[in-house]
Amino acid sequence: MKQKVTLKQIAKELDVSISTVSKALKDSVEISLDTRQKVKAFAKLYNYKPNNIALSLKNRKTKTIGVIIPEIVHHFFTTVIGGVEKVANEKGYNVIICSSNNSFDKEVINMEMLASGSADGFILSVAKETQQKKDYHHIEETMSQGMPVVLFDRIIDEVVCDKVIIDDAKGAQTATNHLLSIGCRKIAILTTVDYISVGKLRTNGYLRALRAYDIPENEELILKIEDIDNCESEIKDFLKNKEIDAVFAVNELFAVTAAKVLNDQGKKIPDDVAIIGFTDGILSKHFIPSLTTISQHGEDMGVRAAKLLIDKLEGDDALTEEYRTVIIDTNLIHRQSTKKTKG
Amino acid sequence: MKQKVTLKQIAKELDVSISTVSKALKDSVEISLDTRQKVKAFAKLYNYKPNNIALSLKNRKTKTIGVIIPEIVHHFFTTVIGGVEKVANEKGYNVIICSSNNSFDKEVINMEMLASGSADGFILSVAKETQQKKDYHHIEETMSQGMPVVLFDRIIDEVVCDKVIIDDAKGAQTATNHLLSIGCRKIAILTTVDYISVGKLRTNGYLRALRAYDIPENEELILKIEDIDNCESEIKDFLKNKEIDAVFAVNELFAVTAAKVLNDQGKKIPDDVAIIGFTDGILSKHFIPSLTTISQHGEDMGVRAAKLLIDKLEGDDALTEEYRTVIIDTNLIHRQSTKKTKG
DNA sequence: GAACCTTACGAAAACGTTTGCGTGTGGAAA
DNA sequence: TTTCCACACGCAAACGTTTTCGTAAGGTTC
Repeated sequence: MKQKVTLKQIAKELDVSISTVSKALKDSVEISLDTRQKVKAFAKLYNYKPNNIALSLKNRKTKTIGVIIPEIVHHFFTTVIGGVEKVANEKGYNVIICSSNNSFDKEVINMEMLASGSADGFILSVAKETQQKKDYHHIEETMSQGMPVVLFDRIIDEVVCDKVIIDDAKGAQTATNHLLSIGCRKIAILTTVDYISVGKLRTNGYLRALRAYDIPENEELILKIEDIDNCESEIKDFLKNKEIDAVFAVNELFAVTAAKVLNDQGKKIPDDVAIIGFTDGILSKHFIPSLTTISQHGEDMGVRAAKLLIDKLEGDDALTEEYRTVIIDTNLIHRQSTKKTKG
Repeated sequence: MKQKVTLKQIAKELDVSISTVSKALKDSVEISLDTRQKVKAFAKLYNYKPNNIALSLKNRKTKTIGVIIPEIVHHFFTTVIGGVEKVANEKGYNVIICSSNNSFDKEVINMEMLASGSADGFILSVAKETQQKKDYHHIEETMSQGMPVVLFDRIIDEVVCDKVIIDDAKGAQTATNHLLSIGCRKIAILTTVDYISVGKLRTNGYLRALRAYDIPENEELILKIEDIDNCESEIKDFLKNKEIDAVFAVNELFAVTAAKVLNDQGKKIPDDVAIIGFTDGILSKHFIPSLTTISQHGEDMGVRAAKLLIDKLEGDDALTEEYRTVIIDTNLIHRQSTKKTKG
């Protein structure tokens, strides 16, 4: 079993110095054509590849982007990663992905691990627990050590850095408006507990849309779901004997679960109850009926986040003190769950 | 903006040598208690963390596992990653994930990139293109340089290394058997083109089950789908006017697409046509009716793959020459799409 | 006071690169 | 013959660690 070949070995074999080999491979004019060709031929033969680790150490940068997300088995986050990868690869960066599993501790550990030499900067969507604890020391610390951080989706207002978000409130408002415009008036919302930033924002957008139509806020129509894994029973209880003509769900899972529950109740979608979800995922697309939804453009978010980060990594210091927040447009994707078959 | 603090800086500040600092932090008895405490206090204050890159260079290992998968936005693969991460983190390893996007070239590039210093070993499911081209030099090369590789799911028989698979043929046979046992006799299969290893194996399992029931192979009931992104039209054409009582689909997408098409044709599931899919993903679970399926236990696969790899990485050389193939059990998950309502 | 032992620390090499600078050789100009 | 220059190459430092070995200072023993 061969080991990886190094400059030193080539040098020894060819009876020249290490620096000569290095320069020859870089086509330096310092080295005679003869030697250059010999070295290159030899290097090719032995499949020489410079050792990234040594380069990282020397250059004090790793050309690697650390991405930390709350869940890895999650359609939206993987689309974001897809976007990040695309840009990163174009620009010669590697991507390391870690999931925090929504645990504050794991987020901190992963971040510290990557921060101690493995990555030049971070793209991060914070864990549920982190939003709840409001402890952001790991992020602040990372930034104070000179590593830029870009927050996306689940961001933190208190932390000053680049951010990529969608206008959650506006998206929710658009969704609710659409329901109102097709005649719905008793619109329930399935949302998350308030400490999840995006959940709260979407709830606000929903309320804003209602106010514009002079519809008073009705606590009875708002369900804040705590345990996402067991949302079905909560939704079932909530929808029992409830007189509604539409449901706005802040994520895909809530939307399809609501659809199932309503289905079981014998309600027809969209005729009896219209449904709009959030996030254009695989579920909404393939469900029957397919679900109208607000698209979050995950890949776009990833692209923008990666660009922001790389700009900061490669930018001159002048740029360094400037933080940008990119807001990605959402848009409504019309599908069957809100088709207004005449009333 | 502070920079990361190094041993050298601490040494200078405390007016001792670098080696003293290093030893003190490791609680070496060589160093007096006094000095040890002083150094540790200082290190803590300045939040000293050893630089991973330097350690990697010194130790000639990165404590990082490279994972390369064909698609990142894919439920099954992300569950596998979840399993890998779990084991890796337990054992103090980092995980780098790259997607090949089913491109041979990107697979090669990613592999070479990670192989040149970023990872100690690989967990890999090969790209569609790679299976088609039958060019495995990058894998062979990586292994010949001393980096172990574990193949999973889409493996390559010709490459000798550790592997983690499910018994695709057996799983398919189980599925088909189940359809047969509930009385179905005209069972269509929606599968992939033959160069995709798992597709072919599953097709074989299907045929084997039929043979056991003395049902002759019927070309008319076999659809080999080339373009997975546009499977709907292919499936629609295929199912048009076809007399069948069951569909076995080799993946989730084919299964739900078939369900939709049948639905549009006015067929009832499971009464008119039963459906079984492969891979227990989010779609099968939430579809109405929920889909009976063969579970691939993705997370398990990840766990086993990671264990195999780490064993090899940490094992003494005696073990090195031995390659294992782990076969994960599949099992049938009964759901609504095959419930036999008396017939 | 010589020989020896502890204690506590420092020097240096090594991991694999890159790169600025120094230097020996040979030939050409003076 | 001397001086100078270009050419082709090597030396050494640097990145941040760990670890082996060496050693100075001080104390103990006879």
